[in-house]
Order: sequence, then structure tokens, then C-alpha cells
Amino acid sequence: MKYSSSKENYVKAIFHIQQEEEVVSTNALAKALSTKPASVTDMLKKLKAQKLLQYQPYKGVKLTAEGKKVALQIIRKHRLWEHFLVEKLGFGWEEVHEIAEELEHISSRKLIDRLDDFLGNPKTDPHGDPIPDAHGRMPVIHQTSLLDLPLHQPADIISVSNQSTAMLDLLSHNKIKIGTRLEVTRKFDFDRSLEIRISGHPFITISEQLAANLFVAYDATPKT
Amino acid sequence: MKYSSSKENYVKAIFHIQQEEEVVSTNALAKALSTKPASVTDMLKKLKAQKLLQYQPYKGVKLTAEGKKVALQIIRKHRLWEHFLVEKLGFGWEEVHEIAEELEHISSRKLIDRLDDFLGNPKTDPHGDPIPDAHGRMPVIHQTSLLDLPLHQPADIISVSNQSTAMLDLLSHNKIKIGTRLEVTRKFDFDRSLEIRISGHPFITISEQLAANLFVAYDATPKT
DNA sequence: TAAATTTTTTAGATTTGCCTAAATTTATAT
DNA sequence: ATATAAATTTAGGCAAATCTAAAAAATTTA
Ligand SMILES: [Mn+2]
Ligand SMILES: [Mn+2]
Ligand SMILES: [Mn+2]
Ligand SMILES: [Mn+2]
Repeated sequence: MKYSSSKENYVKAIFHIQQEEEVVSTNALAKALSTKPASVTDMLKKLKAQKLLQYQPYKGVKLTAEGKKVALQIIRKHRLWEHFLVEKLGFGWEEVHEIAEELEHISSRKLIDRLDDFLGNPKTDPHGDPIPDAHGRMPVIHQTSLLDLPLHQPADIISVSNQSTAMLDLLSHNKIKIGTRLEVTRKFDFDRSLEIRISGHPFITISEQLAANLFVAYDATPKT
Repeated sequence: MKYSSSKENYVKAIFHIQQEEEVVSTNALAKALSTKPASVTDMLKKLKAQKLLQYQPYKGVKLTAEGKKVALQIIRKHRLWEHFLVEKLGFGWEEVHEIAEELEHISSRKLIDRLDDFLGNPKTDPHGDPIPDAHGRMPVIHQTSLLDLPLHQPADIISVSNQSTAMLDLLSHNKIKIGTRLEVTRKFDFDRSLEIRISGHPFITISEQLAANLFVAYDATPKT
């Protein structure tokens, strides 16, 4: 099935909002799409008729399986094009979103799959967001402070909030840097310090204060 | 100024038809755009209001300078994208036109100029048609049989209509192949044979029959 | 040149996506 | 439990791009 750019934008916006709130409100959508609530109501009726979503007046909206599939294809296109713009054409990561907002509506399936290969099947777009694969599968990435990382959940360091010399000193001592993969193996109640393991290194213990300043990302895709 | 995809398609179609016939008819346009004459008339009024063309009811249509400028930008985008699809993504030259028909409407100027550089500023698209430069300048390419090439006009061999062994034998003897650049230096009335010069080679004489089977392209841009 | 034919325009509708204003429903705060 | 406020839908319209059918103009033919 082929949908208008406008419909694709709606479905994509609903998908994104749905990642936060279970059910998507008319007002939230109007804001996300820079349009008016009355226009949203109009469109929701059309999208419902096309079975892309479930909709009961006043009760919000939820994508169907088909709706999610459509959304993921658009997100795939958007993020692959962003990757292309940055990696091949030399755009800055902050200037590609608008252009991708147009490119994501180019319909050729073959085009996007070839582009994916041409780019070397990248896993993330320039903003670090995951790119769905050709089947629409996309890992769910959670970002939290290391303090809130579930036990035994492997994760990557993505940022360090405190850049003091003292902090960086401690980090280098512990062989921790951006991109380091680790997991939390124990949590000690007494001082809330954490035992962690960096793959291929011995277990080490770090303070609550250090952990609070380390931010990590991990794949939290529900296993089917 | 930004125009709808539909308007861009109209302006581009008018430009192309105008290369053949001085003035563009409503019916010709309807056929080119797979639409109905009544729809064309409607649109012509709108395009006239936007000063992209001159239009008098029943008297056909002609692009203004502004209209030509717009057309050339779209043609530039169309042909650069076709080049990208073939050279970078490995598409066949026969499958790219439709996709380029969509891509040509992506608006970012910076995108297309970067794409141009990324592709190495190609001179022609995969069908051999010239690509307008960033200022909208496009060489006028004439394609004729070598027989009709004007004297002293440098041109490139683009195709050979007879593929017989005898023909190919003669061609290789004369060091003529696709891409060879040459010019006609004399025409002999007696047997209509031609004297030609391949750059960097001695003058040679070829028969009318051979010349009739060689097709050439040359830049016939009017010098201002 | 008058008739027949073709081309083009006009008239009147339709679809899509959007808007404002008004009505209705749901949620929140006394 | 009201009353007030907020969210949402309905009603009525508008602009873009298209269509069909009918009228008008231009061209061709006999
Ligand atoms: Mn983006
Ligand atoms: Mn978009
Ligand atoms: Mn083409
Ligand atoms: Mn087009």
C-alpha cells in the first residue's frame, strides 16, 4: 500500500509518541505535527478507515500492527538518509533532519535497500538512534545513568556528565571511556557502590558518585 | 520561490516540449503529463499568475526566463539523482527514471550541490543527457549520424548502428570506437566520402556507408 | 467557404488536507 | 457534586489538483 506524505508523517509521529505514552492524544499529535486538533481528528478517521490505527472518539489512538510496520519503514528511510547526508555528503548532524523529513517519503523499496547496503548497513543514524532493518526490526535502546542500569545488562558508555580532571583521572585508571562495554554484577547496599565488569577485564568496584556521572545505552528489545 | 511537485512537473514538461516545438500546445502537455486537457488549462492559468510562463487562451504557452530557470534546476536534480542511482547504488539505467521523477522534487539546494560534488560533477546522466550546472547552464547536445555532422565540429562517437564483423573490423582498423572524438575536415562530392581527423591521429578518409552507421554527439550550445 | 473535425476552454464536481468557530465530552477543582 | 477548565469533535469552508461533460474557438476538408 502507498500512503500520502501527510499520512506517513502522522503514522510516524504516532509511533514516536507511543514510545512514551501508551495511548496518543489528539493534542499531542497536533503539537508534534504543528497542526490543529480539528485537523488531527479528521485525519485519524481516515487512518482508521485504512486500518493503520485503532481510534475511538475521545479515547485516543493506537497503531495497529500494520500501522507500526508502516511507521518503521518510514523511520528506516529517515535515518538511512540522515546517515547518507552526514557520512557521504559531509553535512553536519544538526542540519540533516529537515532534509530527511522530505527524503523519507520517496517510495522505492529497492532504493532504500540499496542505500542501506551502500552505507554498509549502519546500525544508527547520526543522532545515535537505531535504524530499523529491512524487516522493520529495530532494537529498543534505553539510555540511563549507570546507577539505574539493570544487573547483568550489558551496556555501552555513551557520555560522561562531569568532565573534571579528577573524574577523568579516575576513569582512565579504571579503563573506562566512551564506547566501553560493561555490565553491573553486584550492588552493595551499604554505600551503594557497584561492582562492574568491563568485558575482558577483572571485576572492579566503583562509587555511587562515579556511577551517577556515567551514562549508558543498552538494547532493551523485548525477546519474543 | 518554492513550487509544488505538480507545478514542477508541468514546467519541466513544457521545457522539454519547447526544445522541439517553438510553442507548446495544451494537448501535447496533457499527453506528456498523462492528464486531461482541461486540467492543463487550469494549471496554465496558475503558472501564468506565478509568471513562470506566457499564456494566451488558444495560443499555446511559452516559458518565461524565470520558468526556464526553474525547469533547469529540476532537470539538474533529476539527472544528478539518476547518475547517483546508477553509479553509486548500482541500478540499471532503465530503472532509474521513475525514482528520479520523485527525487527531483526534494527541495534542498545545498543537498543537490553537495551531491553534484560527491558524484564528481558529472557532465551527463546515465542516458547520455547533459546535466545543467549549478547556475542552470546546460550544453545543447546534438545527436546525428556522422554524415550530417557539420564540418569542423568536434564530436564524440556515441553508437554504431551496424554491428557486423566486417564493420567492426573496419572500425578497429581506423581506431574508431565509442567515445572517440573526431571532426569532419572535408566532404568529397564525387563519392560523398569524408575526410575526418581523430585528435592526435593522421587524417583518414571513410566511405559514406561507414559514416552513415556512426552516430555522434556534439555540443551545439549557442555562444552568447 | 461552409461543414466537419480537432483543439481548447468553461462549468460544475470530487478528493485531500487543512482551517476557524462552535458544540460536546471529559477531567479538575472547589 | 457542581462548576470550571481542558480536550476533543463537529460543522462549515477553503485551496490545490484533478476529472467529465458541454460549449466555444481554431483548423482542416471537401
Ligand atoms: Mn531526524
Ligand atoms: Mn516527513
Ligand atoms: Mn530520466
Ligand atoms: Mn517529477
